[in-house]
Formats: sequence, C-alpha cells, structure tokens
Amino acid sequence: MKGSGKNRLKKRVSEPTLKRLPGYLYYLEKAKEKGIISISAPTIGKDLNCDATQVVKDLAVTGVKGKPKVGYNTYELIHGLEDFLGFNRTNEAFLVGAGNLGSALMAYQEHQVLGLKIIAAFDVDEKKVGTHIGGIHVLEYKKLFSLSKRLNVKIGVLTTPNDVAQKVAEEFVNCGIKAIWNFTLVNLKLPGEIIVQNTSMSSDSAVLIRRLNDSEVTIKN
Amino acid sequence: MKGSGKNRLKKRVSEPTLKRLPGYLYYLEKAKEKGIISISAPTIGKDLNCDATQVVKDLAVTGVKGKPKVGYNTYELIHGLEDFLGFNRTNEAFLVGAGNLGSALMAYQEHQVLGLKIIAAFDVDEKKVGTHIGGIHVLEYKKLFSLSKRLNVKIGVLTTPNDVAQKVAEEFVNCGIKAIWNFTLVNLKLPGEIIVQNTSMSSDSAVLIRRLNDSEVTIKN
DNA sequence: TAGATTGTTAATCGATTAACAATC
DNA sequence: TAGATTGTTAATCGATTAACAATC
Repeated sequence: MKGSGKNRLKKRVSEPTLKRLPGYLYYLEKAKEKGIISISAPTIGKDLNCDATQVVKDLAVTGVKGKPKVGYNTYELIHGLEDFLGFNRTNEAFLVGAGNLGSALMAYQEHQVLGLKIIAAFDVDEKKVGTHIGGIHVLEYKKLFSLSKRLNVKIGVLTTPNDVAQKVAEEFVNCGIKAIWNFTLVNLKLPGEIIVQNTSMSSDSAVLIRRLNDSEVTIKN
Repeated sequence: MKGSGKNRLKKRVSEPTLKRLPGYLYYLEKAKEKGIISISAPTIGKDLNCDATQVVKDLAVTGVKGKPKVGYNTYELIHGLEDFLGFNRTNEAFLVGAGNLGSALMAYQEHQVLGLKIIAAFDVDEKKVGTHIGGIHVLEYKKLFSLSKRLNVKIGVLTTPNDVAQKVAEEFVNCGIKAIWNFTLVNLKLPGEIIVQNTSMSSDSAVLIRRLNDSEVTIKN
C-alpha cells in the first residue's frame, strides 16, 4: 500500500509549478515589507494575474495551511517556499567560464535571489585569473578538480563558449558535481543521474520576436 | 469558411515548440559546418535526445518540406528557421539598465545568436553614461523618449533593478515600444496589446536546486 | 520493389481550470 | 449564521506521443 502510513510519499512537483514558485516568493517578500501579515489566493492571483485556483495548488506543495475566509500567513508562506525550494540552505556552486554572462551571474547573485551561492569561478584566460568579480575569486581552470575534491560542491554553472561545453561538463562530472546549470547552446551528453538545467536566452528571445512579428501581421490584415 | 483559399491561416505556434526552435537552429548550423547537407528527423532526435515525431512536427512550422527516406536539406531548414523566427531580420532593441546582466546581454549578442540587435543602452548612472559595452553606447536614460520617436524601435530589454521596473516599462510603452523582454522579478502591469516575455533566472535555479535535493532524498531512502 | 522517413490524424498524458464540499 | 476562501476532486484543454498512410 504505497503512500500510506507515516511516510508521506512526496509527489514530484511539475516544472511549470516549480518555475512559478520564486515569483510567489518575491511577491510575498514585498507584501511582508508592506506589513501584510495575511494574504489570500484570490489577492495573489489578481496581483500576479494568474488563476486563484492555481495559486492554491501551487502553494499547497509547501505544506503551509491557509485559513478559509482569511488566507495564508505571509511569514509562514515565505518560509515554506524557501524551505521547499532549498533557498534557505547554502547551495554552493562552482562556475566555469568567467566571461560576460558568467560575470553577470556572479555579480547578480548578490542582489537577486538565485538560491545558490557561487563560491569560486574558473577560467583558462590568464587575464581573468586572479581577479574578483562580485566578490568571487576567479581561479585557474586546472584547479577545479583538486578544489572539488576538497569542498564537495554539488552544483556547476556552465557559462563557457559552446565549443568547450561538453568537455567542461564531463570534467564537472569527474569532479563529483551532480547538477549542472547549462547556459550554453550545447545539448550535453552525460550520465543519466546528472541533473541538467538548460537556460537558453535564445529561446526566450525567439518567443518575443515571433510574438511581435505575429502581432504585426495580424494588425496589417 | 475560414482558412480556405489562398490565405493560409497561420495557426499560432505553441510556446514549447517556439522555445525549441533556436536549439534546432544551432544544431543545424553545426551540422552544416561538418558538411552535412541532408538530415533526417530521427537523426536530429537522437542527437538532441528528443522524440523524432516531435522534431518533424516542430520543423513543420517552417514550411520546409522533407523527402521520405532522405530527410531535410540542412541549408533549407536553417533558412526556414531563421525566416520563421525572424532571426534574419534586424530586430532592433533598446536596453534600459546597463548593470551586470544588461552588460552581459550587450556583450553576449555578438557571440550568441539572440536574434535581436541592441542598438543603444540607457542608464541613470552617470558613471556608465558615455561608456561602450560590447560596442554599444550607453546613453542618458532621459534620452530614451526622444531617440525612440526618431528610430521607431519596437523591442525594449528591461534589466533595471526591480524597484523601477514598472516605471521604466510604462515609459517603454510611452515610447512606442511593443514588446518588452523583462529580466526583473516584477509582474508588469501594462496594456494588453504589449507583448511581455519574462526571463527569470530564479525560476531555472529553483528547478535545478529542487531536482538536486529531490535526488539526494531519494538516494538516502 | 522494399524500406525508411515524412506528414498527418488519433490516442495519451499532464497541466490548467472549473466545480464543489469543508471550514473558519 | 452567512459568506468568503481553502483544499480537493472532476472536467477541460493543450502538448506530446503513438499510429499509420503517403511517398521517395
């Protein structure tokens, strides 16, 4: 009899839901700053223009309970989301490729809540090695292996040029890294147990440009 | 009788499909470089590890026809995709907020095909105004309005701090901008005809971190 | 011709939305 | 109590996957 008894069998949360959660978190932190201590799903839905039912379902993954007619406690929700997402733990990461995007991410993490902490960056470019970006050391790429063994880092951020992406990803795996955040356009071929999250700027720009061109044609007709 | 006759009624292409198209484009360009002139959906599917049927359906949006037993012409597909996505036209854009992420995007567009061309950047920070990033001028934010009127730019890239995002977005609309690429965490409230594409780094990191924590729990059990 | 692949139509799967009972 | 909201279950919607005929 699966899922019965004390062991609550956790259902895998869908990717669309997961992607919406940081949005709720940011919204709720702003609400908290305004002194709002209770907030209902219909209110959230109106502000974030999405369906109230969806808000209820999304927030249910945190296990935080709301009160009918009142809503949820803002503080509890924030902590429930942070806990569920793992944003309150320090998820340490290595970054390889301290170019433009890599540098942006390093500097970015101070202001935006990415939920992870880049503790060191690596690059083969001697001009970058030894510098600090956003308070993070840029080290020789060679040192990745030895440092990984010592620090037991699980997350690798991949912001190299496309042509070395596969090689660096494999080195990440060698180093014991379990999850790779891939900003290159390369479709990485890695062992099945490695978690890969692809972030493609081109995908989003493609949607934007296409929608714009769509609307222009529609107007012309 | 809708959709009949010469006017082929274009069906709206789904967002998941749209997001996959730049991936095909990159893959096909690499294939072309290797001298591959014909390529089949099963081959593409194997390399990109996705379903061959999906490849066929995705590529069908371009209108490019394949030959049974042979596949598609690489060159035709590349051009079909570029044309469909609008990546061969110059989609000119303004960027507001020449901070870390903004700078990265400006420098990035030279190497990565984003399909759009940032022709000027704007910032209120006097230290940034007058500089060049990735060959792009950073101008006074004040000048956005007058320059928009002259250049008829349709796309705005929003990489400001969150607290000014809504204001700048409204100014974009005032300036005649029709599509906004929003990198802030703010849920923009704008007229319905304005196209907004949200890109949230936090969403992707949330998926990554959660999947990692999921897998660690599973292994422990 | 035989066989692989395209291209379309049908079936499945999963996420979103709607409905409604429980509850404060 | 009355009414708004939670939380769950059912219905809908859309995307992915499977099936299969057309075709080179």
